[in-house]
Amino acid sequence: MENSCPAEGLLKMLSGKWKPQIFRMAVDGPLRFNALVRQINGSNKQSIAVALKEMEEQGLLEKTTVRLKPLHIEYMLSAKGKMLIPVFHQLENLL
Amino acid sequence: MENSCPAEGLLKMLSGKWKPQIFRMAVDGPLRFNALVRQINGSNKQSIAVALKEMEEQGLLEKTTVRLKPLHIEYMLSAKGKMLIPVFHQLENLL
DNA sequence: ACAATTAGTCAGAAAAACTTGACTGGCTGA
DNA sequence: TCAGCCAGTCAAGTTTTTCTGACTAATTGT
Repeated sequence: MENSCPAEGLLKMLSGKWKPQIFRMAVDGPLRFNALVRQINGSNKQSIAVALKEMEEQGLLEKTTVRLKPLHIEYMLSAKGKMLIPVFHQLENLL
Repeated sequence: MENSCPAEGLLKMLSGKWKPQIFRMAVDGPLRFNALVRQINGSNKQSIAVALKEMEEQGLLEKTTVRLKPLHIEYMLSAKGKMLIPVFHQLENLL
């Protein structure tokens, strides 16, 4: 049960078919479930639900109920999630 | 077929059960097939072979035949692979 | 000559990830 | 009251990834 590669855990948090896109979109502002499913081309409810749940469990996203107008739920980057932003930018600038 | 997330491609290059560890070890020096399989606890020939081949195809690793004593093959980071080192360090320092 | 080490490949099985479609239940506007 | 949006869940099926064990074939040490 050793790891020997500290980056592995962080990498795993963003691995999967939809997580990178979800993370990228979360950088730009709060997310809503149905909107995500509609915006992420080729995705589906179930996969997005699982990705959101895992990212929340890993502490990348935070879930809030917004008691307003249509009464909805928002997912946004946590402090931990925000720490990954510079890494993301660095990856983008590598191209 | 859009992407909308430039970091996705880079992330995918290091995704998979063994690639992060292989990359990490490549930072420390050239790798050899059988040694990798022995050192990476829980791995197997086939998976390591596939990971190495893909990482080579993606241009992260370079393969060289070393015509010496036991006549063996070495995998080492390419220029492209080396560009990822700072990202890796940043991920490590995030813990 | 024989055994071990090198670096693999192959087929098939098992496990993990992803998709589909149906369904739930609260809330809101007409 | 009825339709539609919200945020999901569930079971089943498909696809992708990973693992196992057997095998190849050149090179090297004794």
